[in-house]
Amino acid sequence: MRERVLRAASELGYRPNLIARSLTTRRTGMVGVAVGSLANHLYPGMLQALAAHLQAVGYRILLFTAPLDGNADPELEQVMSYQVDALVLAATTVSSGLADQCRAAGIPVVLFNRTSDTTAASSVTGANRDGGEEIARLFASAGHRRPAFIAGDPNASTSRDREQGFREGCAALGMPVPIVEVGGFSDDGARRAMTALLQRQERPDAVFCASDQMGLIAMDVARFGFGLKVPQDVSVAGFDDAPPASWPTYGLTTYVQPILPMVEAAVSMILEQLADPTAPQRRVVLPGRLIVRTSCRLPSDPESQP
Amino acid sequence: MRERVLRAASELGYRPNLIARSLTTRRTGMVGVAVGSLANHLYPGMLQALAAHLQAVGYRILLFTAPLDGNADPELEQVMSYQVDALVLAATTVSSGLADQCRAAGIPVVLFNRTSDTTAASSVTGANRDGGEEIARLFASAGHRRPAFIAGDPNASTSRDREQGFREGCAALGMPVPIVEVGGFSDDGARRAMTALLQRQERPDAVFCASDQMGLIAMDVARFGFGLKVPQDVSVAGFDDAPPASWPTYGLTTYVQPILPMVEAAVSMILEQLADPTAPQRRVVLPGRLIVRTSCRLPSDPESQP
DNA sequence: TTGAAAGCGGTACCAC
DNA sequence: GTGGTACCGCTTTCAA
Repeated sequence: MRERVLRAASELGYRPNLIARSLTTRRTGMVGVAVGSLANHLYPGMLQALAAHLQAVGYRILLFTAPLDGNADPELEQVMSYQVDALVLAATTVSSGLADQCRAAGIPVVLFNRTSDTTAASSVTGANRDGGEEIARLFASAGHRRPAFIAGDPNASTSRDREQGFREGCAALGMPVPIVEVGGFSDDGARRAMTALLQRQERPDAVFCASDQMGLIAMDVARFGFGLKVPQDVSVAGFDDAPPASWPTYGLTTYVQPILPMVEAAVSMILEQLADPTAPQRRVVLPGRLIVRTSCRLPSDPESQP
Repeated sequence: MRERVLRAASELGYRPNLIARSLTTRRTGMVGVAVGSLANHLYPGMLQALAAHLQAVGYRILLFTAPLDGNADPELEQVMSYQVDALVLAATTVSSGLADQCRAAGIPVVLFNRTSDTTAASSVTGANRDGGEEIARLFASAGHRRPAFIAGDPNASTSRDREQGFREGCAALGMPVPIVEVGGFSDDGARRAMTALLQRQERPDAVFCASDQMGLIAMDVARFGFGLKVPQDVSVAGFDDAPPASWPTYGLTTYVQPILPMVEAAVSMILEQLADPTAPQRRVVLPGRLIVRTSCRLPSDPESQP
């Protein structure tokens, strides 16, 4: 009998309606993912990995792209109305106040590549502070004396943490306080910032950019806008290890964000929260590592021995 | 009374359950989107635009990333079980047989950046054939005599159409039949293909790559692997106008895929099908245009006057 | 205007 | 095993 039903079902091309099922099981199997600009080279890879991992454990992604300007919250409330089982916030423009609402609604939230003060959400980030410090160390060891920093969005925890690590590193190693320009994680912003930096009387000799995206642009500005050689005339470092950083034309020295471990951590945190809603929120910081390529002067280079 | 209810609702933080609503309205407001590798620089932009446009008309994206290897269909059936209102297929690895199933289930399907023989699905593509032809024309006008083509996935209609246009263009303009290597739209594949091309006795003097992604890699191989100058030693052209193509280090000449119009067309086709399920399937081919940058020799260059 | 009831497509639990 | 029923949260229709 059971078989007969099964047979008939497949003959008729019957597909159980997962939506209807979710009504009684209270599990939709959907995870809302909010992502800012996919133009940042970091996010496509993150999204791909997240989708793959989530699919592997039976979840699907309800995607939501935050508008670059202004408030993303209303749209995000829509996503909540879809009864997603969890929420991954990888966009900086989403207010963290929303995390509290989710918490109240019993939806686990994990902040990806950002943190916030709220206790309502877990977060996964790379070792932003450490990375900034490592870059400072590299600059110092190569004998640089005029460090600069191109910041991302001043409101983003990622940018602030990287800057803090860099500043502290510079201070600890006897370098001057870095000159700071804001690039806002955007292409145009980065272009303007690097241009401003290179137009100064006392041109910086080493520029740390808060993202590879901006680092690549900074290199282009140095080379094509000012005819400078990288790293002979100016060292450039980035953050993320986005794919183009390793392309031979760039060879951008950078601090890796361990995307895969970050994604794995995010997924397991979601699963953990789902299994036990009373589990405490966690803040995971995953170590990266410095990848030295060719865009920065090295200690062994003759230029560094004055 | 009405007001009192409304007030109470908002005080309690009530959110209507869109999932439950969809049960009776038979509209989930979700569109399934299958995308292959986000590593191809074309897709993040496409996804972003699609998400924005779909959100604007009240739809959300249920994302599905196709595994690179093998069969994506089982996972896609899951997506169908979520009762998506429509499906956008931007991945080549999804079988077009699935489109028929959707059709049977009354779900509109639009193929994005690909076609297939099935009559069950609409499609939106760039002018692949024309683009290939334009590149041939450019090569011919610059006096090139040894054209080559780096193909993408041989099963992909996009790659085949571009190749066909290129071949026909070469033939019509009196150039030899192009040498063809398969790059498979992958980084490694492109590297191997370009390497094979440049190792030939009779080295090609102009290489057309089926995607910008591969074109950029081809340029790197030429420059860093073989120490060649682009375009003096070899011209390279791509297809898509992906963001890095316009970066000054590359200046990759390419044929634009009009992403925004393509996305708009896809969305309006979905809306059309939703409004009238009996509406005929359409195949839209959107014109692009040649963007001449610095990676190809030009007719006015001295090298082209032998 | 307000209220009650049926039904969307499933699941879960209960008798038989 | 098999069949029946209540219920998930909403919309729609029909009565009051």
